[in-house]
Amino acid sequence: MFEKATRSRDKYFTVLTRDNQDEVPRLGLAISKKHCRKATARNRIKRVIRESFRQHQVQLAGLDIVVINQPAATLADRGAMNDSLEHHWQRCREAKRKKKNQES
RNA sequence: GGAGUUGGCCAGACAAUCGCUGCAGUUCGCUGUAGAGGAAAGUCCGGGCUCCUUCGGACAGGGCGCCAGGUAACGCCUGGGGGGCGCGAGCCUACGGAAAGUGCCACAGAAAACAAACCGCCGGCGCAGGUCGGUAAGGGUGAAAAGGUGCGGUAAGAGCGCACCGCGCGACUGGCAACAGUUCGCGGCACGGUAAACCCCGCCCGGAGCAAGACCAAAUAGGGGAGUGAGCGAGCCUUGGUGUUCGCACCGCCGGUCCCGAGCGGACUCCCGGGUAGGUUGCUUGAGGCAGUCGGUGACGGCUGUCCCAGAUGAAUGGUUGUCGUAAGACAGAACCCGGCUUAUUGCCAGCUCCGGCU
RNA sequence: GCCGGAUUAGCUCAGUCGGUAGAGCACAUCAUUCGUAAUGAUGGGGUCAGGUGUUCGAAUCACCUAUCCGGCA
Repeated sequence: MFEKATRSRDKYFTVLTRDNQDEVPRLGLAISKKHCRKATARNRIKRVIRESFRQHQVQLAGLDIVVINQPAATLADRGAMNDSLEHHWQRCREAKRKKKNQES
């Protein structure tokens, strides 16, 4: 997963994407204790990511996605994180489309 | 109104909708229901629970330390006593022992505790420098210098004597006690500080921790249970074999100890499993909550009724909208479970104290 | 979840049976040199991580707190 993925990165998150054989999208979270020390803050980040993923899961069908947090995400508010994630989802879809075109 | 102090409460609520985790039901579409904290935190103490033979003792090691009570237990809590701080409400208090012993007390100072005498004061001797003796009132040093004040006394002085205060011991009174009282007597005073220095005294503590432990079970290594018997020496019985009694041993196992005791095991035969990855379980009904009542100053306890209130395992509580509300927050996320302590933190209420103003 | 250790000058470390906090490197000034380096001399710089207590006196002893590092798998 970590070797074959397409990366998308900003100051809040690193997002890895890869095709899967299924129609259902799958989400993995890697929220490190090193970048975010407090348990409540880690839970908050995970909730925001899950909610955003749930709302966009139709567009992300057929992808495996792993989200890794960056130090800046600890202090970010909900709006900033949502904007960042939406941008990442967009890039994931583009990466998938590009790959499909290459194959065909 | 301001400043302070003590105690207590809350941790947004309600509704709609889209989602998450457990449980129950299901016509497998879904439906119903429950779902983080006062600190869940730090891991500083005490227990429950599980395993280690954990049963006793010795020695280590650690903890606690005014008294009484509460408690499963505690280093916690309640009530009381002593000491200290504050004008006060109130707060703080590791608060046993320094005449069992050892150590330390820098610098300064004559001297830092067995004692002793630098300046001084007084007396003898000497023309004098001085020397011999008495003294600890005064000076100076220091954080600390061997009771304080006054009077008497003396060569000068000194608890040397007396009065008051202080101190120690004993009796008496009050109190369960710590302790207090000062009514009394005795002692002229002998006893510096430090035990969060070693130590002594009293009391307490076996170790590890749910990543404990148990079960299912690919792989791999060889082990586990049951039954029977037994080393050496001596005595007794017996034709012999055998049996029985006593003594002496060796090795391993107390996760701290080259320790002691108790206990278990050692050889042979028979039987079968063993347990790493992974999974299941332990896993939530408990020193439980709530209400009433009784006892107690209180911590708390008794009785009655009633309720079931998170159990995840890449680890669940959130998003949007509306109403109330000035506003929606602060610290912060259960991981075996309880009782405390400590730390972080939002808003509010009540009692009490001091100060200022008005009446 | 459980258990250890560390924190001292700008940096790396001494000092842990209490008594005015030191060393090396670095920094500044001076000397040396035609000048620089090297060398020598002098000097500055510390809330001993923070707080409370014990003590006459605390970097040192005790307790609490903060930050960092490590072990158990």
